[in-house]
Amino acid sequence: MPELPEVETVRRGLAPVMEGQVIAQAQVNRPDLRWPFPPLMAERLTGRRVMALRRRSKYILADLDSGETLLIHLGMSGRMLVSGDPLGRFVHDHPAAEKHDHVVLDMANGARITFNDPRRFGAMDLLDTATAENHKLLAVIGPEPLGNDFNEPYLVAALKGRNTPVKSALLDQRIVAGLGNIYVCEALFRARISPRRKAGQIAAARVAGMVPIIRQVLAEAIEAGGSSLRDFRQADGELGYFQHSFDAYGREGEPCRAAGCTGTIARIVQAGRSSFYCPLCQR
DNA sequence: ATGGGGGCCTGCCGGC
DNA sequence: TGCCGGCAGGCCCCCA
Repeated sequence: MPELPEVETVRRGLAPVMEGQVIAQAQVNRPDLRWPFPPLMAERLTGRRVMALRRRSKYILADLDSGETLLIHLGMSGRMLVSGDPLGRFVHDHPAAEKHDHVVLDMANGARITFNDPRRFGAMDLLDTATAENHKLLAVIGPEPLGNDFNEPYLVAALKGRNTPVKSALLDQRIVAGLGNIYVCEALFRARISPRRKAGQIAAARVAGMVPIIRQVLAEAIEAGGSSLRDFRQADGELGYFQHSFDAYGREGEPCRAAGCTGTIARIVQAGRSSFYCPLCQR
C-alpha cells in the first residue's frame, strides 16, 4: 500500500477539488471495509463542506463543517480517483463503476471521488474534529518524519535498548509515522545499515545519520508522485515514478548500486515481510 | 513491556 | 487453459 509519500500524493491530488467544496452526495456501497463504517456515514457526509484536507502518517483527514472529521486509510490496495473535475485536470467524464468501488463522493463542483479497494484493508471513520488526535488509531502514532519532532536526539532515544531488528523498529508506527516496507528498505540502504542489526546496538552517530536520510528519501518520493508497483495511482490516475529510483526494494539478485560496492542485493524475510539489502555494504 | 506471528482480503504471477 | 502456491506497499490483536 500507500506509504507516506503515496498518501501525501493522493492528498495533494484531492485537495484542489475537495477543499472548500460541498459533498453533494455520498454513496456508500457496503457496510464496512476493515471495520464497520460509522452509523449513517453517508448521511453525515452528504451536504457537508470540506474545510481542509490533512494527512497524519498514512491517514487522510477531511475536516467537515459539521465538526466531524472523515478519517481515511487506504490499506494495501486503496485508491481514491477523481473524475469529472471542472478544473479540467482530471478525467472529465465519470467512468463506469468498477468492482470494489466502495464509497463515492460527488462534490458540488462536479468532481467525483471514488474510493476503490479490492483487498478491503482500508478504513473510514468519522470522529470529532476537536479530539481527532485522541482517536484510537491516531493516538499511538509517533512523530511525522518530515516534522520537527522527528530529530536526531529523538531517534537515538527511541531506538535505545531496543532488541528488535532496526527494520522492524522503523516499521513500528509508534517510533516514526508513515514508513512502510519500501521506504525502510531504501533508507537503510542509503544509511548502509543492515536491516538485521538490532536497533539498540547501532552507534548513536549512525542512528542520527538515519534522520536526514529518511527525510530525504520521503521528500524525493513525494516529489516523484510516490511509487507505483501494482495498484497505486495518483488521484488523477497517473502512476508515481519513484519505483525507478529504488536501490534496494525489489532488486533481489541485482548489483548493488553503492559507489564502489561489488555486492548483490539479497532478500530475507523479517517478521513475515521481505527485506531487500546489500549484505556487503550494509552492516 | 516487548517482540513475533496470525489473520484479515483479493488479485496476480509463475510453475506445472 | 486451469489449478495451486506464493506473494503483495498495512496493521490490529493475541500470545509467550
